[in-house]
Amino acid sequence: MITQLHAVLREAGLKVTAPRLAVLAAIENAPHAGADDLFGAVRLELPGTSLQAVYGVLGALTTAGVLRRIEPAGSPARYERRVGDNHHHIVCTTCGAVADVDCVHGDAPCLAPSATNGFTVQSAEITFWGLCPKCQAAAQSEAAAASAVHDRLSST
Amino acid sequence: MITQLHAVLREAGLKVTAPRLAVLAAIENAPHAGADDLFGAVRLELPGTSLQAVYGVLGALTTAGVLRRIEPAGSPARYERRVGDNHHHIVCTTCGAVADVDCVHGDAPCLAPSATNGFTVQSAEITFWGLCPKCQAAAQSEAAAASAVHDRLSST
DNA sequence: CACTTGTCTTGAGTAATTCAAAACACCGGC
DNA sequence: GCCGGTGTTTTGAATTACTCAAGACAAGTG
Repeated sequence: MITQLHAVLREAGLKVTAPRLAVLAAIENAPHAGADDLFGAVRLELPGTSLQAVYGVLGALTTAGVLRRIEPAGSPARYERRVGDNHHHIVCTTCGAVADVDCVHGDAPCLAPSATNGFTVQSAEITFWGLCPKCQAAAQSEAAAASAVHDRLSST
Repeated sequence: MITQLHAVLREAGLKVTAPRLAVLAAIENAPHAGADDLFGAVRLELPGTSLQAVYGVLGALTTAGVLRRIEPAGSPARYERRVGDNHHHIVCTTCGAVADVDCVHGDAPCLAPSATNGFTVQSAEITFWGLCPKCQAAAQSEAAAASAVHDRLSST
């Protein structure tokens, strides 16, 4: 597997270094991870690595097209290996968790807005906002607790 | 017109204050402006206003549903008055300019992704990326200049 | 194996935003 | 029209995510 990651880097025309392999390995285990998360993961294997190195690696891999950088509102930047296909993201409004979503329409329709105010459209990006399964459960049990309190209060 | 803005605030259940009126007035003149731009505009009319007051006003108005906050990747947060309708944005990849775009599909289709990984979808947000008219022109004249240089070099 | 080029470490700096506490102002009631 | 409570604004500081720069170091070419 290390050899595979090695190949990924070479094919992108990049030098193969330990921090780069570590970042790639970390991202396999944690898709949509942020720089800080990856830094934590990389440190476990390569304790000497600096945060700036991680930023450098992420920048280089993103420029080379190996990684895609996504930046949901209110959340630090996240990175993913899936590049070159048309997929979008759903972000949890409560905890910020991210999951992949394939576009319902394939890709064409969303790339053709009606009026562009003179802009040339290069790409379209869709972000869905909602609740992840975990936060749905948390919201439900919280609602249950609240209504229990309400019952108690209104019965006095 | 000041009375109109006044009414906007009262109807949202908010106290009417000079900074709030000034921010609302500024946003009428500059839709999609960021906190810093608005701070600059507000200062012209209300020199004593602090940047934190502007952040406070923007936060309060956003929570009250009077403003919408948009946060394109790589750009500070921007605010707009158009709320409650289904429209999206196109952002210039070069200068960050933002324009409104009405969704081709109305609103329904983009709200129904095929597989949501267990997430509950609350809303969908589409960001188009492209070049604004100004940057298209700049890119063209730069390309022309580059090819002129190329001509000169290749003719030697 | 040496050399070149690009990468990583170390250290500092920046932009956008948030937090906290005290002074102040809006506005409903008197 | 004035007063008081509540919410807003000011002042000042802190935080987060990220970028910049310079020198030490390592990957890969020949």
